[in-house]
Amino acid sequence: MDARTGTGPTPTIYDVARRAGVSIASVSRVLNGRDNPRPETRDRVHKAISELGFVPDGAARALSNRLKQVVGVVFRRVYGTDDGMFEDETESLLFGDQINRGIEIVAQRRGYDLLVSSVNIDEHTLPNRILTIAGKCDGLILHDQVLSPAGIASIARTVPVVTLAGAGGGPSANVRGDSATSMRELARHLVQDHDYRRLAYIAGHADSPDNIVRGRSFAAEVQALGAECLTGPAWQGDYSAGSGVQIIRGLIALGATLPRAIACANDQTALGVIYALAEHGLDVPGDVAVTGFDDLPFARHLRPQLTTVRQPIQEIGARAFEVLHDMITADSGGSAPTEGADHPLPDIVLPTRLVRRESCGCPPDSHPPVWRRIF
Amino acid sequence: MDARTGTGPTPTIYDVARRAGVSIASVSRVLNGRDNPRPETRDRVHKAISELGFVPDGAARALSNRLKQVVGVVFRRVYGTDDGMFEDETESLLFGDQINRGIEIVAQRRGYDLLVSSVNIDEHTLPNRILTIAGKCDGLILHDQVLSPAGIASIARTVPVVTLAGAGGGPSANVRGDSATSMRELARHLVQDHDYRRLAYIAGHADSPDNIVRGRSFAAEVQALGAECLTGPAWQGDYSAGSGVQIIRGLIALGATLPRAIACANDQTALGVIYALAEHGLDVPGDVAVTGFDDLPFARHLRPQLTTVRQPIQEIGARAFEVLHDMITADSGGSAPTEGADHPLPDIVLPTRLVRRESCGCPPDSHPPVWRRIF
DNA sequence: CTGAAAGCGCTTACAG
DNA sequence: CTGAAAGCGCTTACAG
Repeated sequence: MDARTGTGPTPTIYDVARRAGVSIASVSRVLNGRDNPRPETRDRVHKAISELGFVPDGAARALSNRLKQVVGVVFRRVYGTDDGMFEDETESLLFGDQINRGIEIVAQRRGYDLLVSSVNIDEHTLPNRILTIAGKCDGLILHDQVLSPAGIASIARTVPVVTLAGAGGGPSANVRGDSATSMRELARHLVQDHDYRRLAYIAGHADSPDNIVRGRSFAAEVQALGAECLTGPAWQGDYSAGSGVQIIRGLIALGATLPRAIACANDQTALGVIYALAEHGLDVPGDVAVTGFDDLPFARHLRPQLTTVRQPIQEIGARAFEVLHDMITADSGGSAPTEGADHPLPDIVLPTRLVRRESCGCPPDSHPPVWRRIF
Repeated sequence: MDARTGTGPTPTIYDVARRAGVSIASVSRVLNGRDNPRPETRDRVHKAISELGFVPDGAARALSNRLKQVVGVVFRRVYGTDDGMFEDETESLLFGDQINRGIEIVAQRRGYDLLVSSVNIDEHTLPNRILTIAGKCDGLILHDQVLSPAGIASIARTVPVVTLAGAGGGPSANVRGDSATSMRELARHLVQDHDYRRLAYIAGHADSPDNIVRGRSFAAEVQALGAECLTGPAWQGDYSAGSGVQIIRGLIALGATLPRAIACANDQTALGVIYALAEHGLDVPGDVAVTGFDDLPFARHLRPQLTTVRQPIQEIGARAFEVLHDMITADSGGSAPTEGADHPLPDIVLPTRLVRRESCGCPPDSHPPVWRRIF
């Protein structure tokens, strides 16, 4: 045995059996905590295991059990092309990583581990990469923006798939936050409580279901209340802070009159918008009110503190795992595949809520956050 | 075939072979991109594959190849006990997550995926959990603070292991940033350039090798320059912002005279220290200078901007994968295990550098960060 | 309680 | 170029 790399023909269950003077079946039984091997046998086996430094091979186990106890999680890489491989990233990591944390915590309780993989949406070998990943897992959780609806449909025919923040009624099970209700509430708050009459929505990725719902709900409610909601290509962002910066700079450069309030597709974008506004000496919320969506941790540390919509981020991840786990175990149930509508695909919508802080024009929170709870 | 869950006896290579009218060997060959199957055969196989929605089973493949193309990454869970499962977390995620990103980017190029798993250091089944993870991977990367040196030694005898931020010369290969050099440089900067005479170091986890090196290097240099460096239990933190807050509050409550400058074990701690200082009306750096370590993205957004030591975080992760990959491929080389010193365990030390910003007393950066680069 | 044997789904010499 | 067969390291009925 090489004490440094674990080299030397890795011991297998056969080596353990030989050393303990039992059959591999018995070794397997103690490995799996069965209660039939009698204590004396069990001890011999345990002794052999630790003497050999034996670790059961997960692949062999998976093959035999037809269960890997691994779920794949695929998300979109923010940056990370070959050119900018170690370019700075920041808060942009948080949303996806927090979802993953939620998935992981729940998965662990069921003995599952996470195979995480970020993909570049431009990769030409994307379908292949995802298939390789799928082969290593019992099921897949796909974050938003990693695969086209057609791509999702295709992979979902082959392995259990849960999408995050996708559209309901799509080709896969789905879990998302309730964007519509709280965007309407936000619109009412801005128009009715603050009496803003000219507003705008800065969009996220044009093909993101969440973005579409947010934009529509907001604009519809604003207009229903008799106020104006600016739209159009000038307001098309991509969920990044950078896009928020560019949009504001562009508008100001054109000499456009800014709206009184800007609702952003997410917190990231709002961060960029506030930065760009400050850059031009404009006060938030004095000159322009700005709001976000997600309530990432940094939202309450911003100046001004960001009014936003709180999504239960980790819970979205946790729920996604649960749905996937149900699909995985149902699968192995071996029941004849049913084509009908008797098992409609779940589309879980988790509640969100409007968090009014300063950036919309509300007074500062009189209860500043307690550090213990945050860190 | 169930269009919804991928149910229905999942097709295997046998099904593909039958449908294409070839042997499973041929299917395997086209699957692996060999060039011997002639085009005509290859097309038939590809057709059968897509018609059946066949995905090769990673476990079977791994068993046959004796290679899973999966590396395990284990890190310590910050919070996430059952009580506070969805408690807020924040920047504390960034350090570990950025390392993981670095690992992943490089791993992907070699066709490896990451099996990530956070562990609670108090778990009584920790060794078992880690063994289960090990069984699903070709090798393991262990973040700091997940396992005792003895635990690391034990697992490293069984599977290839690389630790992060561990001590050199330990029981496993290791990758870390150079803490000593830049902490000495920091000490010189504070004492010589700013002329501070009374300083302190707020420690991280007492058993963290990085922390030990940082504290010793800093204190030694400060003293060598004839200044004073406070130490002792009053300055013992745990790398969290909360511990920074508590230490400052405690000191102030006791009526202690604060030192002129405080070097923290990491940025998180500095964040807490600055917050607690502000809480008591103390100015940074006017009354007390504060510095961090890591240069997490938020460091430059703090007020005042944080003077800190920049670690190449993603590179640490990337390098760890490369070292591990070397160990994995060397292992399968099947060469007789060598016990001697001919393959000393790598202990990679990556360069760091002092980043002087405002919190040490230097003038504000005249080149504020450009958003495009940051987000 | 224990063991011999089949089987999980691949890959790869080895023959043809 | 292609196929039959052995083998990767487990688990689990099935007999005893």
